[in-house]
Amino acid sequence: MLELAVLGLLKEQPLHGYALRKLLTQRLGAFWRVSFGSLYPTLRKLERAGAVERVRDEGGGRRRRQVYRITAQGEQQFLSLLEAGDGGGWEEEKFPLRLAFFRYLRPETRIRLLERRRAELVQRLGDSRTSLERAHAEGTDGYVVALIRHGVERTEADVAWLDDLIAAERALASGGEANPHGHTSDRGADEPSAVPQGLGDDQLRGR
DNA sequence: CATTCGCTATGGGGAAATCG
DNA sequence: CGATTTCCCCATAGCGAATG
Repeated sequence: MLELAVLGLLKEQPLHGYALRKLLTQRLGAFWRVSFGSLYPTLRKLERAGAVERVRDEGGGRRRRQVYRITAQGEQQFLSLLEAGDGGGWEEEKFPLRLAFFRYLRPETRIRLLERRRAELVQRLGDSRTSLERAHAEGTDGYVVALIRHGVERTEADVAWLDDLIAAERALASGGEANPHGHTSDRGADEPSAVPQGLGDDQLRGR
């Protein structure tokens, strides 16, 4: 999943390892910390996969710097990683990362991903509520019950948050340019060139 | 049948090594 | 000397075997 973050930043501009890490920390540091020890292996992996290419930086730097640039193939990989359902259990950590690059997706795709995420949470909410009831019924330790209840409440809040995002996204989709495709034809509709505007600050802030 | 154990692959961090 | 890269060790997840 580091790959997604790296590709996302390189998509904006070619960077060398050191700068990449700085930017990574700056942009995603809130929920994601990256060290060189993981960054460089990732870059090498991406390079081997042809998603990224190395160019010499001829700037007047002190030392030859390896500048990494995303390739067309990398752009594709980025989008598919961004959209990928790959369902894995660690979706949990990947979602915030995805959201950080949401602006590269089309509104339909964003809505689809938000709704998928919402569905996951609703599913979990059901499970949590069930275990909360069971815990009550069985007279489970009060602290444990509190913990479970906290989980339920947090998930409820997350669902509400997603509802807001989805609503705002819908408003944007219908308000903005007319959507050429009435419905999403699920596969690979996103082109690198198609970089629609995301939600504005006023829509995302404070609510 | 359910649970625990043990092994392996993977990924990440810290720090040493390198180079202009 | 300081910026950049690479190396090495450790933690964790996943998976199959073993055990009660």
